[in-house]
Amino acid sequence: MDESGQTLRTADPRTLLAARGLRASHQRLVILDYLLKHDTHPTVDRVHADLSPLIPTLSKTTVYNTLRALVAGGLVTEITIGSGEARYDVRDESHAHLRCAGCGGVFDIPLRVAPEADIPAGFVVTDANVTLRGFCPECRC
Amino acid sequence: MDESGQTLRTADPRTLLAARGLRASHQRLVILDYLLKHDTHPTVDRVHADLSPLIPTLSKTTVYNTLRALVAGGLVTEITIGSGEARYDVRDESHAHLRCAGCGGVFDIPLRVAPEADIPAGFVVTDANVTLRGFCPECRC
DNA sequence: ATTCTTGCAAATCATTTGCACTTTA
DNA sequence: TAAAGTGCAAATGATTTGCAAGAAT
Repeated sequence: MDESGQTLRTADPRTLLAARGLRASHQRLVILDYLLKHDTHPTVDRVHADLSPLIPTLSKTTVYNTLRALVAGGLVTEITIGSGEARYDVRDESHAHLRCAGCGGVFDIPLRVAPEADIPAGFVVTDANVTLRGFCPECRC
Repeated sequence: MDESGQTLRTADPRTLLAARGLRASHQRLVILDYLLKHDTHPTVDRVHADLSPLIPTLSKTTVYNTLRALVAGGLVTEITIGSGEARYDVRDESHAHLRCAGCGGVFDIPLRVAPEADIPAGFVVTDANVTLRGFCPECRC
């Protein structure tokens, strides 16, 4: 839920950007809209490839810039499982990510219990990420 | 604990390597010994810089190769928090890592409860990693 | 009108690879 | 001595940066 009491996925991109002091450029609106509608942990390349048909001039630099801005604004989470490229996710209820050691795919795993870390005094936690490695049903032998 | 019932930190590097079918080259022994004695989540550069005085000819390629072998052998865990370089850890009791958004440091956070994910049928989990982001005591305002 | 965003090209940085040489078992 | 490890130099791949032109408030 964001400030308005709406869940991110159903909120209006324009409103979401405005609330974070981010200008609503055409590129940002399209990229944010794309992320809101796809929960596929896309990489920068994936976002760029999928949106190029809609915005033929879209540069990878802009995808990088926009995703950085969205992460800074708290709308999006960056996950970096193992080596390779970063993946991006609309900030959602807490869940874990499982990277398949076979196909490299990333899957959402619901979290039964929020990870309860014993935070030492003085530390402030702003964001948590649980990463699992293993095999998806197709890839285990 | 490894097979011998010893905790990794106190085990003999030579024995640990042999048990994984890894040859005990001088470089590997020194690198593994270093990791066993330091729980500082070193980067490849850190390992290389710290061990160059001991092995002046040590190449970064060998550090990469060795760490990859140790990870494959299950002796070491690779953690990739946010952007930047990978960090390496002797496999230990489960704990979380907190990356400080201020200084970039990585701190161990004990886990009170192991993260209990609701693993869907068919998935096999081989490794788990909990990453927290936030601020360390020095960096929060 | 001013400030922020875009996008190209070039730069950077971590990591990998090809390959001849050395070491380990 | 056969198989594996080392290390140099070059290649790769993701991400960042400099900067001039264009768009948003």
